Amino acid sequence: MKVVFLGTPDFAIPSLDALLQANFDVVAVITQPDKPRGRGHKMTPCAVKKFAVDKGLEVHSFKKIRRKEGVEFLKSIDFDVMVTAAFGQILTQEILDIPKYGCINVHASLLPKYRGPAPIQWAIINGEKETGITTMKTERGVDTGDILMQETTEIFPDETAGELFERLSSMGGGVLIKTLRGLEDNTITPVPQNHDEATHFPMFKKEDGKIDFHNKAQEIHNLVRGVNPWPGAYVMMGSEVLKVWKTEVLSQKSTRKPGTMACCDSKNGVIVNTEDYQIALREIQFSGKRRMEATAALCGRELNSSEAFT
RNA sequence: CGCGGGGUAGAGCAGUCUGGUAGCUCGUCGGGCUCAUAACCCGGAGGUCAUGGGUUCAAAUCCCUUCCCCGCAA
Repeated sequence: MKVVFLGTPDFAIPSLDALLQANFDVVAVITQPDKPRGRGHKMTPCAVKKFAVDKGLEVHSFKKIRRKEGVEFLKSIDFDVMVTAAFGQILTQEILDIPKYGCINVHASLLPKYRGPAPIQWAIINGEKETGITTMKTERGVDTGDILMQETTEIFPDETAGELFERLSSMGGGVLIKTLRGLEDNTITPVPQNHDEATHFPMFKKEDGKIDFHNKAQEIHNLVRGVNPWPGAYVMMGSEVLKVWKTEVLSQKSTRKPGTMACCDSKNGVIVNTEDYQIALREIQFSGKRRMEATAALCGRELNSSEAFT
């Protein structure tokens, strides 16, 4: 089968790689255009573009694929199926009608749950115990198409979004291949989603990473896991931002007001009171510094235990 | 040229402005106290102060080069 692949960030790479490994003919890769990124705002290609160029594939970038230029390009090449994985642009019906096997999307949740652009992070933040990969026919709605295949995986209690991201992205590659083979063999029956059970979660904002100690300790722990590595959880200490990378829920009930410290020394690290149980900040990062164990951070810096986080 | 912080002992930091013996907390090693200890007391080891050049009688400190790490913003 001749495939056109549309994807942009890291998540899509294992899917593209799986296509190559399985000897599909990837006739073109389409990504979002280069953008100024990082310190210094240098123009940098997205992860998929770097990978695809490295593999010697034909790469094209369109600011909006649905505009004439993009549509004409797709019509000008000969291919059977279009695959999208975290592409970041919405396709029009005109585009979806071009390939004969239609368009398949790889999504990192058990649809119809967790539609939207950040399913992995939100699943962790909401304390879900399991999630998975869904392949579906791409429709004009966002993540609403008929389900082709679905595989489930457990979410571990201390797993971060980054770790789950790794597992799901490689799982996505496997499910994608099985789906394509199934379509070729005609052994897959698309199943409509139960739209009544659908949930949709939005894109992540920086301030979604702010910890509110008025929540329960486990909820805070889930937030910290869910926003790691991006955008990262943080608390305010006066006017200074303290990033929090790793936490542990303790069995000790909170003794004082949420946000106050129960303890902060180089033996025990930083322990904070919440709405219910105390929570230990195990790995933290001061502005301009690298991330480090809380116990190490306190070797060179004293925190005033009477101060509270806000 | 987007804005900014930083590189000093195994870890985390102070010292830099105002040049003049390399410091602190933790860890580590040895000893002591103790029924005992992650607690306490005593002692020790461990540094080309990121890099290269310059100024100086003298540079972690002042001037310039290069490399690396990080926060914001995007």
